[in-house]
Amino acid sequence: MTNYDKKYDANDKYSLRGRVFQKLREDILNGKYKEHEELKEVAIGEELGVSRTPVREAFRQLELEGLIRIVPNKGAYVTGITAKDVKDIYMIRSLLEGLCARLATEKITKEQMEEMEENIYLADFHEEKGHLDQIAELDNRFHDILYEACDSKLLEHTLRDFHRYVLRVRKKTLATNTRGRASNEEHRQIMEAIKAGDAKLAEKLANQHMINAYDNMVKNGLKEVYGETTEENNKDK
Amino acid sequence: MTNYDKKYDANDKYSLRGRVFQKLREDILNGKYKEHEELKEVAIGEELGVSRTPVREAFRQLELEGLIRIVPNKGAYVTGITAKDVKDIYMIRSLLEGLCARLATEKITKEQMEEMEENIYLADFHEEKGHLDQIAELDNRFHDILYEACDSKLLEHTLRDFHRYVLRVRKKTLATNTRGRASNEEHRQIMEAIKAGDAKLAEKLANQHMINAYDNMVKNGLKEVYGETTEENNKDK
DNA sequence: ACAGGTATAATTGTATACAATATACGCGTT
DNA sequence: AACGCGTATATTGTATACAATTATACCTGT
Repeated sequence: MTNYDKKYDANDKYSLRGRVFQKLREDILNGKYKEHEELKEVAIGEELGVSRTPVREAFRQLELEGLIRIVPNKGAYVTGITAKDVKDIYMIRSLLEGLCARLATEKITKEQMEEMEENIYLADFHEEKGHLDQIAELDNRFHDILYEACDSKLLEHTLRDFHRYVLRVRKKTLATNTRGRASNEEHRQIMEAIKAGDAKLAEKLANQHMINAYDNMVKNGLKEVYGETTEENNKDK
Repeated sequence: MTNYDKKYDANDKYSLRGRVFQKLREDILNGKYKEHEELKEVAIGEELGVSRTPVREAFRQLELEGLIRIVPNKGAYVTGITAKDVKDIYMIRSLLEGLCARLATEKITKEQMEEMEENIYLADFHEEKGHLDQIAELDNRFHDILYEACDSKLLEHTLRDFHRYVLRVRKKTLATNTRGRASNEEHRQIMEAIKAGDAKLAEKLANQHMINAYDNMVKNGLKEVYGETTEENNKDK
């Protein structure tokens, strides 16, 4: 939603608040803090060697990123991602990634196109070798390039939000099966549609790419990991 | 993005931070603070009779709502909405309002359906009388009902964000011409499609509703008001 | 043993004091 | 007059002190 601008990112890595924010975000996404765990200002502050002030401000940001939830006068809790949330996000992303690919077809620069081709080439390589971390990283980057290429700050920012939001889930699935190869093949098709200037096709392929990613996730145990969260959430009505 | 929950809204109207946040949001949307205007912590604090602390926290929230932009060690500035931003938002909303209408077709409750019918009936009435404020209010409410009815916290929250974001612009257009009547007629068609259980049609109509709203906006002087903002934005590269 | 209530502790909310940074201005040099 | 430099000032960043609220533990009476 923000008029995102890397140059003046308020989550400045040189400010304490920015560092706390990034550290906490990473820790939540990596699962260091479990769902519904309470985050206490003083504890976090002491752990990072800062006072409560920057911690509190980081909390406010984390809340609007959807990673924690702040209950006034009570505390901050790591948000649970329900199976339904994941489904909703992929429904939304299916449409928006499609829009993004369509726009990118008109707007993509030569440099971005080249990085995209390189990305796919590299992903093939690491897929052969079974380098799971690199595959995940390249997958992230592929979508990032697409977001940048669509030339819409708002769409870019929105998609990044959702993308980051599902990282907690995705991390566990992309690495556990053969989806990596299929995913990269779909990336290639999207890339070629964009290269050929076929915006409609690029949109359609990107739509389907998300649907496939979600279907695969469901097949490979999303239920086990996140299926029960819904009920837990109900405890706070 | 947040797991939005009215009951424990962190923008608590009883906390100072919450009051500052809501006041500033309103003032920005109403145009009290112009685009690119700098908001100073002490000035705002004095005006509202609070210290800098709650003001700072409100700033962090406003930034993630996209209403201001914080430059580290420099200041907080009201974000400019460029003509392109508006265009992008309506493109995105076209897809998402469509998705929302499609989902609502399956999920809408009896009460929500009734309020929707009442909404359209009332809007007709006020349209006849030329009550512009009520028309705008009912238009907002129609979309809110739809957001609630789709039964997706994430989609609801995302759409609300975008909707609020364009309020600054929309306020100036809905009131100035005959779009009110056409808009309400489109609402009626969407409502009837949902009532008839035709999800595909509801989606299509909601898509088109957004496109029409945008086209109308362009025809009626969006350029004059927001067309030049793009260049101004470039001053901070 | 248990219910209720009160005191106590823990935690968040707010204000203020202090530090770091950026901006503006003046002064001197060239 | 233009430029560089340093100091003064304003503004944001952070820490700490204090207030308000909520949670916990303990005590008391039945």
